[in-house]
Amino acid sequence: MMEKKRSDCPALPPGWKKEEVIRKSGLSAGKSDVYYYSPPTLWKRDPKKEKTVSNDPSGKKFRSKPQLSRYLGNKVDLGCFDFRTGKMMPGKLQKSKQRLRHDPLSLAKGGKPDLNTALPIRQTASIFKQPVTKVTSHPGNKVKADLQRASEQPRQLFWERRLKGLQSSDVTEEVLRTMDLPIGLQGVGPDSSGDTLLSAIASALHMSSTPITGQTAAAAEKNPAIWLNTSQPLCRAFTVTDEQIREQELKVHQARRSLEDALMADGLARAAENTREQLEEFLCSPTSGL
DNA sequence: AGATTCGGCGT
DNA sequence: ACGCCGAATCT
Repeated sequence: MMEKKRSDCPALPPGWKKEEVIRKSGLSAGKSDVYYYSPPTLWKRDPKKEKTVSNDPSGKKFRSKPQLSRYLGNKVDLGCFDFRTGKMMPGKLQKSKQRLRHDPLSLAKGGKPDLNTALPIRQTASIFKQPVTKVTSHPGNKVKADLQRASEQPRQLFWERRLKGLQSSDVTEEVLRTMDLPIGLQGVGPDSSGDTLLSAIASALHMSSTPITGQTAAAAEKNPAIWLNTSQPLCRAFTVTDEQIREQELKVHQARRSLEDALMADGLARAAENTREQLEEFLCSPTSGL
């Protein structure tokens, strides 16, 4: 092992380490690569014995900002984080090319939506470098003892609009498929177009650990800017019937069946390929007597 | 297999 | 010029 000088990185949550490795040879000798390592997870069995468990993502290595950003999700706004130096650089806003200016609709066809951007985080530069908890104890006040991490950062209202035009596609940019939502799911606020609504709900399901109910406050209909529940997607409150659940179960079963079939077929194909190669190998070998 | 390292594409 | 990530190489 090379002397690894992993240093703490104050701009990231506690436990994250930064490492810089100088390239020793080749055309790029002298240049360096920067890596980050996620904090080890401590699992407590007995409060007195802490143990590091091996099969968790502890100490995972990160080699680019997008990769780091994907992992941290909305936990940390990396908007002004400089990967190379490991510091927050105020005044380094998103460098999206003055899009939206000319043709807001071009988003849907030509330009791809920002995949760099973690979804529900504010895009504006925060006046705070990091989430801050101000601890002032007054008699009778309860102060959160746990300075862990402000679990919820401010969210941009209507951030879902940035999901407009997001579609799944394969490597050749072919759009793979679109999905239809049940009528009965309706958007709230500006831009209630269907695809945005779908993206918003999918994101909500993906990112939230609490139930997705949609906007339950009736007032949100009239004045979303005030009454919006920012922890719910821009969607009217909806109900899911038992019938719909059964339909969905059926779909999942069918999907699992076809996946099973595909895997089976693939396995057979591989097996056949292997035996064919072995046969050829044998036929060409001196021991075959041919 | 996983970690390390450099090349080289895209911007 | 540099960020990012594929893949050759090393252990």
